[in-house]
Amino acid sequence: MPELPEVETTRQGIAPHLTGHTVTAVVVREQRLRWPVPRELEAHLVGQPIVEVDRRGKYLLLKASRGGLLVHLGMSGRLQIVGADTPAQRHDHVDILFGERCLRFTDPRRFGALLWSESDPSHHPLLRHLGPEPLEEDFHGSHLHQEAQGRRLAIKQLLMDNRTVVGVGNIYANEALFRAGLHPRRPASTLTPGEWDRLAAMVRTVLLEALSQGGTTLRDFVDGHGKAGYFQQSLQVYGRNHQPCLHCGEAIQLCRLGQRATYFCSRCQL
DNA sequence: AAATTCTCCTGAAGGC
DNA sequence: TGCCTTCAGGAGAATT
Repeated sequence: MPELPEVETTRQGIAPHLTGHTVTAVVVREQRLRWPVPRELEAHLVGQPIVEVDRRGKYLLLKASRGGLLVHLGMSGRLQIVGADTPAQRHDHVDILFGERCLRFTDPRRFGALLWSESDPSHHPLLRHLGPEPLEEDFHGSHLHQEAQGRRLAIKQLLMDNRTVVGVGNIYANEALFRAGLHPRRPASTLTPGEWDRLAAMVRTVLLEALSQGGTTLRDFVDGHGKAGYFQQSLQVYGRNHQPCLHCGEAIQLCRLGQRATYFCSRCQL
């Protein structure tokens, strides 16, 4: 399931194949994604070069000379570079062709999205309320502390809200909280500035570590070249229900927090 | 306003 | 072996 490191890995994988290249055709086989794929997508894109492949949170922004395409991979989405003559398989919903090369969007669960933006896609309404990028230098605990003022929400839920900070999905929220030694249910307003600093630092650490390993492959995530990620080998709590805590040996517990699987060590995380 | 619930979807995994 | 049920989850929309 693509989280920020997976999306960034994808961006880095596909960007060289798109930047400076002109779209020659677009094939939409299935337009029923999270939102319908715009019917005019081909008319908008064909003949235009992609000038930049950017990312904001988990959105990929394929900027053309005029306008641009927003892509979200949802739960099971994937973007791959394949040969233009590679036969489409089940769930291969959209192809964007660049001569002999093809950018192929595949998404079994169809939670993903492809949206057209007439102007700079960075200004799309969907991106307007997104919080800061956790991998940017200016992301600090003080921002989280500020967001937490007067909120009783569990810190894990605050962390996963993309208005607070982007790119922290369920897996990495679990991992960052474990590494910071903070209980997922702590009400946001009860953390000290020092604890927020610790958490912000661990969010960065976990995301950077995952990025360096090409993302987390839980089921079948692959990058722009079809290569799997390896971070799943580094997960310390996620998916480890009943297994011993790597720090103290206590059994890892599983609970539900806001409909999301939440793993934690009741001895290490306070 | 903040917090919670609902919704989209299908493959994987577990039970019998 | 095979059919059934349950679960997973990003994030906007709807509801409380």
